[in-house]
Amino acid sequence: MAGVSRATVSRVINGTRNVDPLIQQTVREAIAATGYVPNTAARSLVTRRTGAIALVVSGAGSPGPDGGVRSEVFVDPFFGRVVSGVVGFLRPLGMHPVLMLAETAEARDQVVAYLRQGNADGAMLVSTHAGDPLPGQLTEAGVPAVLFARPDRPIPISYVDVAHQDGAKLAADRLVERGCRDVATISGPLDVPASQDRLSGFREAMARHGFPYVPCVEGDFTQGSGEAAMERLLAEQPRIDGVFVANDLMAQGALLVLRDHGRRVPEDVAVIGFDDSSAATACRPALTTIRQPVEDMAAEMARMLLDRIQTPQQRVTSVIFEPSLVVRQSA
Amino acid sequence: MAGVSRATVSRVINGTRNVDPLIQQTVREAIAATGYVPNTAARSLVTRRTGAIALVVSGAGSPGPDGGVRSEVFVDPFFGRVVSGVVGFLRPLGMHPVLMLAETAEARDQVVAYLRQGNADGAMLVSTHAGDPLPGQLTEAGVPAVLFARPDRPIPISYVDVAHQDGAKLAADRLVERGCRDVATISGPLDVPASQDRLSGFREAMARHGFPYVPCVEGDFTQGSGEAAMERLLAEQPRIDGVFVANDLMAQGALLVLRDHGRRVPEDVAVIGFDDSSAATACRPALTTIRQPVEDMAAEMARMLLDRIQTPQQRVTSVIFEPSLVVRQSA
DNA sequence: ATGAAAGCGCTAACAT
DNA sequence: ATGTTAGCGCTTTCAT
Repeated sequence: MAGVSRATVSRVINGTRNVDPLIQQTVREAIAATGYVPNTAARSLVTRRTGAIALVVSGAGSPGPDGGVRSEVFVDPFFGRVVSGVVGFLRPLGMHPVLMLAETAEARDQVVAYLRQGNADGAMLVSTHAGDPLPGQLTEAGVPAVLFARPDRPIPISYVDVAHQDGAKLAADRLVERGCRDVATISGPLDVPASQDRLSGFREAMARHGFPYVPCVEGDFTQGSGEAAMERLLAEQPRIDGVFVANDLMAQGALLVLRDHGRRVPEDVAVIGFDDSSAATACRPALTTIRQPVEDMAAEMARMLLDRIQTPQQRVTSVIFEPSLVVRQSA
Repeated sequence: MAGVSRATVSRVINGTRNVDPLIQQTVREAIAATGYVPNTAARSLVTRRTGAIALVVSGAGSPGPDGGVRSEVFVDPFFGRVVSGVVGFLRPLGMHPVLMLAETAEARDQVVAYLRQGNADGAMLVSTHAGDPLPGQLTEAGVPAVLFARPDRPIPISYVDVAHQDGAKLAADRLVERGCRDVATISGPLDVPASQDRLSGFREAMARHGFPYVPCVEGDFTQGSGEAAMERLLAEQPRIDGVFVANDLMAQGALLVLRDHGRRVPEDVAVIGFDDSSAATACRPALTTIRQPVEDMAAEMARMLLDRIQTPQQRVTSVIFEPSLVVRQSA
């Protein structure tokens, strides 16, 4: 050491009070001179904190040919935005998320074990399918955790979410305003709260506009399901002139089918998506869509988790973001 | 403890030889009974290994409004496949990658510091832009690292890659076989080795077929640049009847422009992409494309890194994968 | 083949 | 305000 005891150095590094400014100075210079870096392992051995947090993506992907898992999670550009938001928040803090995929029961147990072992201090969880037991497992294990969306069953766990119903209302207002009279919707999987909310919000808003019933075909958030749903809609409701689709990927599929059927968008049929993902600008006509501030939501999720790790006893909270209408060509 | 000393328990857990089978049995039972899990921090304090490895995505994204960074990395479905392959390989080993984005010099330094501090034992690096200094920084710092693609400058570092030239040749052969006579290509950024290889490989293969010169417009791997490039190609070479596009995202853009111009694909103009990403099936007509076995490559990258961490003194190596032609509708 | 003991680098009482 | 001391939980020589 260059002058003082290790304890003092420790205090300087961790910014504990009660250190002579002069000595602080000396210590900092010594640190800079020697290129000293604190050993993370030793530190976390005593503090019981690792400084790492997990980003868990749960419930998407399928068993691969090699027994491994080929995840389809990341084909939805939505996840890229989540990652982006999380990293954007964490990086200035010198933190980086540990990425974990949890599609199978085995993988979920592994996640829980990993967290319990103290490899990470907490978890952010973005779950795509209904009935995901992971949030429950995590709370049960006493692991600090925050979800990206409201859990489908009430669980004492914090989360961020978007006001899906408000978003759906924006879409309904827009379609009606455009003069659509024969409106339908393509929903996401109806066991997912987000899908339910978007559907109910849309139906309610349409009802207020004097359209008591809105037909709905259920999709699964993939482009292919959007195509299939649009085909059905066209068959069952040939005079359709407006569609609210629960995400952009499905909307993209719907657009393809409409074109195949010679329907012009937006002249013959107006289409509104949800998410404002990169898919929205990747198709022709570009999608009018409901924007979720995903990056901000993800950043908030990270912030909440850090909060929770620092003050574990606090009550669970939720933060709901407002969506907005992004007008492009499709409606 | 249930019977023996900690040293013995340690030996059992770490599979060191010279332990009485009977005692092994006893110890395992005790472990199971007590639900004991070894403390990672304590272990890595003495072993100097953390058991964590970093997945670094370098060189994409732009400074965001809040001073953070809004990465556009993940809009290319390519990255999802890399993540998928890496996780698929790592998970059975109980390992999970730490995700790091490194677009700015500051972020790169942070990555290096993180690794040097021993927060992770090594890094996998997928770099998208030319002249990335990170591979050099990593080797210099003595951090075990493996790249996803050949570095643009020769550096003593291991990597996996695909035989770009072979892929380009597959495309050339296909286009010629279809009877295309007026062929052009849309390349990626020409300072990236992969782009160069795809271009040179394509030109060489076309030359062998008796087409001495192939016009080329440079893109940047985004859909928008693909659109712009296709516009130019159509203007400069109106009789064009075949295009090889250096990735699927740009090919998707080219498809849109061709449609806008009333050219039928593949009847009037045949289009071949590269990657076989999810974009290939997301457009109409679905893209005929050159498939990179990205997941396998990513898994191999992870394997190589683990190898290197275990045996640091070994020589650097490279593993090159063969691409394949995936025939869909566009050519 | 097993146990005893030292120590990895740090933080946090406690003492001064 | 600073130094002293005692561990955190594990692996690993070194004895036996």
